Amino acid sequence: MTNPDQNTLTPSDERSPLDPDELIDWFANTARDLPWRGPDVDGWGVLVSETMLQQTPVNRVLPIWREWMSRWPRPSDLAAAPQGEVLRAWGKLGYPRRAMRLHEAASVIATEHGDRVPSDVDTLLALPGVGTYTARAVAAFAYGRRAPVVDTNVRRVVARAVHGAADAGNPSPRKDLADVDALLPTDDHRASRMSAALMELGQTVCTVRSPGCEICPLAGNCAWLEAGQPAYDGPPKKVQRFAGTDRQVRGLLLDVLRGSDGPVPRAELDAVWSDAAQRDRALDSLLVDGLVEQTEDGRFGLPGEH
DNA sequence: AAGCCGTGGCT
DNA sequence: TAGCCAAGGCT
Repeated sequence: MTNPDQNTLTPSDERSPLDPDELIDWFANTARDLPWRGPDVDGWGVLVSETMLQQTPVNRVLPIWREWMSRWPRPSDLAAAPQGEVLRAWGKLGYPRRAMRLHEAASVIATEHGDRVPSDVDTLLALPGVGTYTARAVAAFAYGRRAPVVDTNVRRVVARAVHGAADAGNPSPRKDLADVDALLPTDDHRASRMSAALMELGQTVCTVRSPGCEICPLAGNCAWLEAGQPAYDGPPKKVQRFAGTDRQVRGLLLDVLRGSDGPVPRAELDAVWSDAAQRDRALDSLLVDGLVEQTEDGRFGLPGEH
């Protein structure tokens, strides 16, 4: 339990908390009707959506989420599926280890939680692939709990509206959580709606490149706008390289296996990357991660398919 | 705790 | 064009 009185906001140059009802009303009027926000979506649907949405844009998730919900409507349904089928159904969402962890989580939920996704943050945190963001997102969005949800969008909104900075610096989990906690009303219902509203605002209005201040419900009370939209002046953000990394090679190898009916000979994998040493390293790591399995006759395939 | 883990659209 | 970026988690 977080004590709101222990937040680390320094009162001198900080703005008073945003008006929850202003945000909640804006959300009620303008929110996109994403399928995982539907009234019939349970904790399982929300957990699947939140996992897919980790580092992956909404538009790419939409069709895959629909297919998964139709195919595996309960955790036990997914748990019963072979890993290879799960990886194929994950398609090109990226970071396929998420699919394997979700598969493991489904098994735990089915066997230890009566096939029902937990509503308690700490219980959720114990599931594989569920971290501080996802646990709170499920508690708030699926169960209407007051659980501060901190993602990259919320961090940006708070940085601007509250701290008057163009963007949030590097994550500071405790402070970020305390910042958001201080903004939320005390009751579960309004707090959960405000959490959803903060995320939606960051995604659709208070964006990185072209913030829509002219249509922002917080425009009249935004520290950044009031300060004249000063440029970001924090430490430079680390940008990951992708081209030429093991990550790219792993992706190419897995793409071959997703596209084949069954295990393939080594030569078929060798064709996707010229650097043999890097190719071997990538394949080894996939085997270690359990994303690829080797058959007794030496071929390679998705796990659980032979 | 800094670095790794996919993928593709956008500017 | 080539970097930037997208509802993070794990080690």
